[in-house]
This record gives sequence, C-alpha cells and structure tokens, in this order.
Amino acid sequence: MSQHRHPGAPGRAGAVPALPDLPEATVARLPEYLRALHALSEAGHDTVSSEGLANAAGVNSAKLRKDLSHLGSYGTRGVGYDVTLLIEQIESVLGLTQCRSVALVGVGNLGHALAGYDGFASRGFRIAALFDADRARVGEEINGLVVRHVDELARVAVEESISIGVIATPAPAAQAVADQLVAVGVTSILNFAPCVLSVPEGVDVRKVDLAIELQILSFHEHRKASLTALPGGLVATDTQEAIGT
Amino acid sequence: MSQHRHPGAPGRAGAVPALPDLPEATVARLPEYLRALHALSEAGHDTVSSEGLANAAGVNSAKLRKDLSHLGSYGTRGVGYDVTLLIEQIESVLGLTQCRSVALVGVGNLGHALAGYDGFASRGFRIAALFDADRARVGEEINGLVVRHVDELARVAVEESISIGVIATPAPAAQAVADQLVAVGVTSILNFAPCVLSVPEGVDVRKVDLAIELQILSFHEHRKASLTALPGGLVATDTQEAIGT
DNA sequence: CGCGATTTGTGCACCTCTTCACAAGCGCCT
DNA sequence: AGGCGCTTGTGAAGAGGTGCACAAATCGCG
Repeated sequence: MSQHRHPGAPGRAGAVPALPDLPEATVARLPEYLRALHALSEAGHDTVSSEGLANAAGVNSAKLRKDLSHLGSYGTRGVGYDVTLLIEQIESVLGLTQCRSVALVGVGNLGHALAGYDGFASRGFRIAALFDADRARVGEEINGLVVRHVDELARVAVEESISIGVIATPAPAAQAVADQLVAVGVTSILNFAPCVLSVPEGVDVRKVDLAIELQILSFHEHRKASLTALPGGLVATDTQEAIGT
Repeated sequence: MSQHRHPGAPGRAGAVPALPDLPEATVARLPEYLRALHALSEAGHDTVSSEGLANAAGVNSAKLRKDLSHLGSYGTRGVGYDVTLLIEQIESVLGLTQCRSVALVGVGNLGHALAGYDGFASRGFRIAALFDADRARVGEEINGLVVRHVDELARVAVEESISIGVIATPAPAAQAVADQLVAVGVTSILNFAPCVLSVPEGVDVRKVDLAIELQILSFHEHRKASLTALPGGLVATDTQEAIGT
C-alpha cells in the first residue's frame, strides 16, 4: 500500500521510462490496449488515434489518453499513436519483454483447459510445469508437458525459474499450494480456487472465480427483471414488504 | 436452500425486496461474502461477526458492514449476523433464489472445462445447453449434455429459457455469437473470448480474460524486480530492456 | 434492574478514478 | 510561410469507494 516515493529523489539521468507508479486501474487496462493494438497492427494500421484505440479496447478516449500519458508521451498531436512503438512501450512497462514461466498446479477440469489454452503462449507466457496431488494423474501428458507430483514443486520451480504460479486446485488444497509456491520464492499467484488465500506481504494474488462472475450477472438480470415488471417510474417504490417473521 | 419465502403475489405486487441501487463494488463482493457464509454455515457457525466474516472473505470489516448495510439491517448489535438469514438475504438480492439456466457456446479447450465445472451447479446455475460451430464436435456428450450446432441456438434458448449466455469461442466468432444471443433475448453475457463485444444498451457483458490476469501479475512482478534491484537509491540496472530504437 | 462488554451501522474525511473541456502541438494545404 | 483542422496531453471538477472512529443498540451477568 505504502508507496515508496522519495520526493525529490534524483531521477537518474537515464533514457529509461523508469517505472512511474501507475494507477492500478491503468495497469489493469494496459493489457486490453495491448490486445487491441496487436489487432490493429495485424489489420495493417501504422498509427491510431486515441478515439480509434479507445473504441477497439472498449473504453472512453479521454481515459485512454490519460492512461497512456502515464507512460510518457508517445503520441503525436494531430496524428495519433504509432502502433508499433506503443506496443513496445506497453510490453516494456508490463514486463513482457522477457518470457515468463508459469507453473500450473491442479490439473483437474479447469487446470486441464488452462494447460491447453494457447492464449498464454501467444502472449509471452510459457507454461513450464504442471503439478497435481493426485498420483493417478501424475505422468499424464498434456500439450507436451508431463504432469508431476506436487511434491516436486520446489525442485522444479527452481529449475524452471518459475515467476508466476497458477492455482487450479479444489478450494481445500489451495492454501497449502500457495504456501509451497511462496516457499520457493514465487511472488505472483493467480488463484482459480474459490477461497481466500493468505500470503505474506510482497506476494501478489489475483483471483478469478468463474461462479462469481455469473452471480454478478445474475444480480443485474434480477434487477432488470424487476424493472421491466415495474414499467415507467410510477411504481410504488415502497414495496410493502411481506417478508416478515 | 431453495427454501426462500417468496410471497408469490400475483402480478407485480410488492414482493420485490426494493432493489436499492447497490454500489457496483458492493455487488461484486456479495458473492464472495456468500461463499464465506456457506463455508461458515457448514462449519457449524450460527452467527458471525463482521470481523469474522470480513476475515473469511478477505476484506476490511468496515467495508463489509457498509456493504451489508446497503441490503438493510440484518445484523444484531453485540451479537453479529445470523448466518442463515444473511445467506438468504444475499441470495435473494443476487437473484439466486431461482435457478438460472446458462447456455455455453464454444466447446473448445476452455468451453469443455466450463461445461464440466461443478462450481456452477453448486451455486445455483444450470448449464442447460452446449453449442459449437464445428460440426465435428456436434453430438459429443459432455457431462450428460449433448453438444448442439450453434444454428439451433435460437430454438433451444427459448425452450430452455436461457437467461445467461457464456461465450467461450475463439475471438473472431464471439461477436456473431453475441449477436445471436441478444437476438433471442439474452441480456447477460459472460465473455471469455479476448475481444470487445458490442451489444445494445440493456445487455450486460462481463469479460474474463485469463491472459490479462497474467499480464497484470507480470507488471507487478516486473516492478518488484526493479525495486529490489534498487534497494534505496542505489542506481543499478535500469532494466535491461533494450528493445526498440 | 442496571451496567459493562461487545458489535453493528454510519457520518466524515481522504483518496482514487472518471470525465469534461480546452490549450498546446503537429502536419497538411494553399 | 502561414493558417487551418485535427489530435494529444492535462487541469479541474465530479463521482464513487474506502477506512476510521464513534454513537447507538443489544446481550449477559451480577
């Protein structure tokens, strides 16, 4: 939380962007911009305006300009942004210039799909190792990788210089796996298990819960249904709650 | 569990819990509370304090209390929250008192996993139909459901009264699928394809992009690496990104 | 019956993020 | 060369979310 900000710290006279603390919301959108830029690049566009890119990424153009301005000035007024240059800049900021190795723990239903998902490799991530606690699954080959027993995690993680761990185990096993990942020095975890992970400070955890997304949609669906049932604005908003007892 | 007391009054009359426009951030957290509550319930807890529940859900207790206060006052000062009652309330607000039918389009790697994911059924969602554009996949049976051709979407969606559509197709096909879903009246879409969907107003789209999560983690990993390389003003590596020029 | 321990619900200040609106800068055309 | 149209970058205002701190409310116990 605390930003290690040295006011007046001598900015080393380098020509390097120097990781300015980007707003978290901006960081979360950069990958989306990146994807849109790749699409534009393949479509043959050399430059793109903030309006065009914002459109392709599904955001407001002012927001996009502010986001990009945090990286520095890589646009040209009156023209727009150089697609290739911007791709390089964003990839640089996101740390995608080096291929990162990912360890996937839990090769059940979801883990199996993740192991075979080609969207990772195409964006600079290499699934370097698969693990599972079930010995019946150990040895199975998925997408050219052999499933190892989770006991080997420590050894393999070092060998493969894992930098990100993905947890796709059942919820009860997730915390133990997280502990093991942290123990071998992994400081970034993507958690698909429906539970809260407790990790030491300095370790980043992002959680993806597929059911939660559906429940959020359900809420809006529910709300929309209520609204259409009560057309216009003339409804008795009071709702004579019959929910007593 | 499906034991809620909906006063099935005819017409639109008052049974509606008043749907007070909850803050979006609150809505996004309610499912997490719900999960934590179910865990507590199974562990035998009858009541729980905001501190305890906040802990189980991984949030600040003040935030949790504020979130719950938006639903009304369902806690007892000095005691805490009644676990069962709170579960009922949240499920009611989220519209989970009725089982929602989900159509899954795209039975590739990811779609296959989603079709077999039991986390949906256990939380009140029923995958009612599977679709794919690839006729080679049509007819395949997954988890007791037969894959249908996407052309049948319109007919089946009505038959099964689909309320949520899940898109797990490759990106190029996603927009067309979304259009079809919208055409048959689906107003909530969960999109796993890495692209922006354009939908008419009134249709909710949530996007889950697995690669984006990894990229966000990559950024933080990158930043942490830079910080440790510069312990306190020690000008060392400026990150060796020698790309571009 | 009243008191103290406990916990909820919330006003308030702070902070982040969003959006508008516009000056500054750039290229093109005449 | 100069003006014109277009687009970026940004200050400022507004909206929304967060967390503290505390009053209000409830229970258990002497």
